Amino acid sequence: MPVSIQDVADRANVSISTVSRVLNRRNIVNQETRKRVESAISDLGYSPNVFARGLMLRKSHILGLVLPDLHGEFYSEVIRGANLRARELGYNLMISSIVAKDDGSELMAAVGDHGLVDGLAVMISEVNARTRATLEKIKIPLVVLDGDVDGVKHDSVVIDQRTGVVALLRHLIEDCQARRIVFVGGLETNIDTIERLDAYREVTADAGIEVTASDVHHLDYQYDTAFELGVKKVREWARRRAAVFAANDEMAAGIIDAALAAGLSTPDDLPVVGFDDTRVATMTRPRLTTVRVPMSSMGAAAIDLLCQRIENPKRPAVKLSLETELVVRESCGAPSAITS
Amino acid sequence: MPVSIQDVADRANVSISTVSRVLNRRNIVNQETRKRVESAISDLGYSPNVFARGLMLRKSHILGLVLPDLHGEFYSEVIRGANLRARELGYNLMISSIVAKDDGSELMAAVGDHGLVDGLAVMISEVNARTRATLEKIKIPLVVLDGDVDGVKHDSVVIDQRTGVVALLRHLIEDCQARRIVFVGGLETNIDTIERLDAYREVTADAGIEVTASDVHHLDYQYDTAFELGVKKVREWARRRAAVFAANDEMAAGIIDAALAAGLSTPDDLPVVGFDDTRVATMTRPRLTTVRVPMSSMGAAAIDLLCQRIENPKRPAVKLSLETELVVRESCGAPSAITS
DNA sequence: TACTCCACTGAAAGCGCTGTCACCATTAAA
DNA sequence: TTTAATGGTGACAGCGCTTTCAGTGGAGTA
Repeated sequence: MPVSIQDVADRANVSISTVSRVLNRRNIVNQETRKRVESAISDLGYSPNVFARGLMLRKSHILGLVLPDLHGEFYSEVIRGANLRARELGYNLMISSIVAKDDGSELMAAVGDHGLVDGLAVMISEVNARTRATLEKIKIPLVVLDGDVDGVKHDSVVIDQRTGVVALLRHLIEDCQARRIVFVGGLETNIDTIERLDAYREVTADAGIEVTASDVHHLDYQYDTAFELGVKKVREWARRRAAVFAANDEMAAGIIDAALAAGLSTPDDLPVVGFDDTRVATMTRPRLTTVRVPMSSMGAAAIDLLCQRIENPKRPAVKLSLETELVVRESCGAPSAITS
Repeated sequence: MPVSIQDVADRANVSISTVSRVLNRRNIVNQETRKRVESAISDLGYSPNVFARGLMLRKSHILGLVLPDLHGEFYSEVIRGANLRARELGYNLMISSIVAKDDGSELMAAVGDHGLVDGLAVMISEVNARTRATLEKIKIPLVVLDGDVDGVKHDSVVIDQRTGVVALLRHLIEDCQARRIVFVGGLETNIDTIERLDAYREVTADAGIEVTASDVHHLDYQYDTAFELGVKKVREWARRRAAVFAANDEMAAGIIDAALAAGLSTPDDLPVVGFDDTRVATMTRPRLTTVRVPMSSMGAAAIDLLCQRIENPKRPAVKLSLETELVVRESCGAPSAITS
């Protein structure tokens, strides 16, 4: 059933070598011969066998993308960006998900098909010794997304969260007169939470804002848990004239709703800001002041880096940092909120 | 660098045939020999070359998933479901996106890599002659998602939207006393819109509710356009004591906000219901009464069907219909809204 | 003893492709 | 006229694997 290069060769009265040459646009093939071969190809609807080709060239034109879970807008946007760019560059995309708190075994399994993919983009939300060890075993072009794993030489795409947090909190402090800021983050081991918390501590310290242990909360990035926390805390926070910096929009939404449930209003009684600028950021009332994270660009950048390395394996490792953007809406209580 | 079957054979002092037999668990290999081979394999960290294997077996263990665009929760959930199930069944997933209103050329391109994938799950939101023709050309196991393409013999996974719409509108009519229902859908050519509109006409007819041409609107499934339409129409709708059935949650949210902007409230002045039960359904105030669509199950089911057909190509085509579920919240104005 | 049978193993033939090499006309250069 | 260069082509050796077929040696049977 499948038509092979031999069939094409027979129909065009040439050898398979010539067909191969036409296919690969190399060496010189006579105009007429090429025409004959080309029409034979289209007549037969021939397309080269991927495996035979891969066997010879040791290239599959498949890129792997490994993500922790596949929930939510963040991941789907990364996939979208990666997919589009991969297509542009003539690659296919293979997706695998691993659980967020992976001990390395899932990562290993997902990565198992070395030799199938020409390169691998891996996003790890928690870096530990196991994942590190697994990454080191990977011998094909590798890009680490949203996390720089020390001790492993590889390309990486990170988001410049620090700048985003700084802009966001400065806005809260300078434009919204916040004198106290509560931090609501994800798990303490989460890579994004760590970065955002660091930046938070830095900005507050700079501004002379006191941060006590009870000002820092570690949840799980979900609306519900943030809501629960909020139910217990919003009155106290409001009393202390604090603003809330949630490390993602979902949690910010949970806090806003908890405040509302407690009879408080945002931003008057309790300013709240989020992070990521996902769909929920414009669904809350008031809408969220947040930081836009270039999610799909991240996917695209990863693919770019991967392809560059495939073409030039010797190139020194690159760390690409993507800009974020402060998006001011109403939840922060800024006097002149910019509509966006 | 890459270790081949020959290396393993050398190290275990056997022929490559024996190694292959150990690998494929077939024929009988002596216990001791097998042990030797197995330890050679793990010593060398050998794993068979995917291409050589594919070349022989004509199987890649890769499944393709082609989706229209990759925006939004719907698609990411489908991917998630498909990915998980594929993993369970020992397959890899390759993703491609095509534009929603594809003329068939993108689909063809996405599908071009026949021979790479063992099977293909395709979701088409608009069926036309071109896409139909393209689908007919596909000679590998094929599952069509969310749309039955007549004239093409294939497996399909559909959502029983009709039942969902019936339950939703009956609820609106019987429990919420709606005497008039406005339909806001996607493009007229959109496959989901067509089904939902059909069911809408049926239910309204059954209930003796009059539907004029101006009661049916075709937008694009986006919040913004629904909001714009709402701005122009909500007063009129409210005056006529109509309820709004939006064909997805995003548009329902847009209408609710338009009503609010016009000084009207949902559900008192204008009941609104949505469809899909995505994240936004619980972000609106009031929260949306809507129909839950099993998005990730859809992806999983597609993979199931694909694998079944790969195992048994002769099996007659199957059409799998997935159940939806009415989710009653507050936007419909039901007297006793069930919290969900 | 001679034969068959059986458990096990190796040699070798491809799978469909790419790439090297040799070859054959021509034509240009010596 | 001989030699070399050049455009164009085919033969063929793999790539790493699976699978068929043909042993091989020892146990069982006549």
